[in-house]
Amino acid sequence: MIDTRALREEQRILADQIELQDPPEFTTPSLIAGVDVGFEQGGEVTRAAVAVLSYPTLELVEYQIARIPTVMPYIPGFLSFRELPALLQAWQQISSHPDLVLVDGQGIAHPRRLGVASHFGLMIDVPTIGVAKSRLCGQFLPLGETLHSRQGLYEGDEQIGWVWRSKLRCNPLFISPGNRISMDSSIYWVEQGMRQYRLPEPTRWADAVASNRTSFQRWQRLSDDL
DNA sequence: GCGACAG
DNA sequence: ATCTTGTCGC
Repeated sequence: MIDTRALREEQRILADQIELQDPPEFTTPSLIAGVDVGFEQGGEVTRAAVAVLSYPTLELVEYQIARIPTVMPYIPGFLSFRELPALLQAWQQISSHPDLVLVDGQGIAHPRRLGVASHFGLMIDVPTIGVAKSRLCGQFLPLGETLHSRQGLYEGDEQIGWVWRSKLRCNPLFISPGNRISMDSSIYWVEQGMRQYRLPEPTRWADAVASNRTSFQRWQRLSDDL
């Protein structure tokens, strides 16, 4: 088993360093990255992917993969300790310099305000946004069925994120600032990364690469033929 | 004690 | 998260 007491304390210390303001120089990004992890060999190997897309064209311009033995189990509230080692290695392998990163998971919408997007953002010192497919904590009012309907995600009086219907008849996304970005900018830039699917393009590419989806394998083969 | 619980 | 067949709705 894992003793989570020390990890909780580490999370609290790191969470104090989170900045919920856009950097002064941050206007419009030219590169937006998506990061995600998948697992190989029955979970023994963690496979992290960074996918870098151009903005506003949203074309894949670079990707990197890191494969590392899985050490930590999945424990709700401690996901970053499981995924961070592989994510950081993949990040150091990229040659471009993204201005913004979309992370698969929560930002500050976390019991101690340190979801994987916030933790990763602190480590790399680049603005990050958490884009999660389900809720970890917080409450929200019933969401409208119309496209782009949104509700604030709250813990008491504190807003910790957004619940946002990115696509009709699909479950909403749970969006929260990771680090060095504001509450309003977090949902704005996720929207700028959208095409016609439930997830924004940087996240979709990162997922396809990390989990070695057939869509990525197809792209890889065509790319190799050139 | 019980239910909830990112990936 | 992963594995994996079927099914429903647009």
